[in-house]
Amino acid sequence: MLSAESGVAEHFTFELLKVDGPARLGRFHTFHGVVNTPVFMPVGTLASVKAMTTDQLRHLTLGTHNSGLRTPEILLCNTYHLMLRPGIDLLERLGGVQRFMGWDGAVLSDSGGFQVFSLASIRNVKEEGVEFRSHLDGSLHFLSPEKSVEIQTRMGVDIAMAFDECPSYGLSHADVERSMELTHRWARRSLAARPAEAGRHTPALFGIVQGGVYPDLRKRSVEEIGSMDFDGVAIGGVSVGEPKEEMFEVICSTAPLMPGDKPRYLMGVGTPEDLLDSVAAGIDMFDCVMPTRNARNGSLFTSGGKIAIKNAQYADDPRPLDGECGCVTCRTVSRAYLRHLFVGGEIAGLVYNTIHNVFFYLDLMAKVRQAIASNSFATFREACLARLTRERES
RNA sequence: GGAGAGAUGGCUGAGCGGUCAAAAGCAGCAGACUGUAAAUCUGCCGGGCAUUGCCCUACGGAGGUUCGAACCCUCCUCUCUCCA
Repeated sequence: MLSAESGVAEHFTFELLKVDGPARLGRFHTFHGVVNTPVFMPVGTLASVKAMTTDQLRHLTLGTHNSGLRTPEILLCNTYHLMLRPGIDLLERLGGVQRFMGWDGAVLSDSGGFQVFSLASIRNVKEEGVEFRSHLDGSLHFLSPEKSVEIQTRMGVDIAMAFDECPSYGLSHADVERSMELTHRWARRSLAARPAEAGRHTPALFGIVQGGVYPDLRKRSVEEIGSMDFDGVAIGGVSVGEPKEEMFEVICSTAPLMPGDKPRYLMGVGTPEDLLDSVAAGIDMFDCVMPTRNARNGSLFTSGGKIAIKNAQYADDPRPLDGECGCVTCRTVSRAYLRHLFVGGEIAGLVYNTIHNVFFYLDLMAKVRQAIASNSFATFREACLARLTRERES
């Protein structure tokens, strides 16, 4: 176990099991079980994967077909959102996020850094931290590296993210450099802020590489963050509006420079195609709002490409959404029914859609892992991409 | 039987002399969504051409006033409310 030597968070260990080209097969151990990588982490910002109960999340497929590979092993939640509602005191009193939501798997919390970016109109970034107004009631709050680590620790998560600044796309080299250096200073402060006492539930801590779309900055950032005593390293500041080619330039140039003995996490990405391409670049962890949000907006992922379930062509379509899919949705109802529910504004439609999309992502990653295990990832990826992107015939 | 109100594009419903092919919402048809202020947002939505633009058919029906009418007048048809 690699992290035994690096001596970071005592409950967190990462094992790199196998490589297939740059693609990596691994697993890490947390307070709440083992997580097999490459992994996709469904987003549950407010301690809830939207439109799903925790139990539905555990049972995305029927009966005995429920496999550990197709049940999420780790979820995301968000520091910023949870500190505003329901509040950290309450969350801590009720036993942390996991207990709160009845979830026994692992949880990774985002530090709130992304909200500094996405809620830019109501914040003020300083060296010390970020002062911002709640989007809920306008009240004034403050988040710093120390505060963020403290909150994430009190939430009881398995993996905490360092507090970073996510610069928006289009900023100058000088501005991104300034922002990146701030992120680096905040990274050191995040590490220093980790509770030292033994026996305390101390989350693993991941650092975040920034640097925008500038190769020299990315290189500097990954070297700097990679040399710090983090348990994992993430690429942040990506898919914030930049063209896809630029995003992959960043991923492909950064991933090989990330420490090989720690999990490599690409934040906020992406489409099924993005996941395949990023695994090929050596990424181990992903999270993205896309499967859940798109599900609620009627955009469903299938092995043959995307389906907009509200489209008239599905009104009379008796087939399952994806004939190859083993999720509850595909095993129990038709496209026609899903369209009917969605068009009618039925809540069950959102539930079925979300079950499917989350399952699709988890299933895709399970197949990715199998492919790497059998040294056939390149072939698998190509076959997958060809089907995902071809013209849909039916 | 009497008194009043009203009929507008698939529906609800604004407009009450020109800037009206006609607000808005709904329905319909598409599209977007990448560390979630999102069950959200955007576009199209009488027909036919077309580069701005043009032509046709349209505001219950038939006439009329006017340079010009969904808007004013007359009659007709139908609907609703109230009083007998």
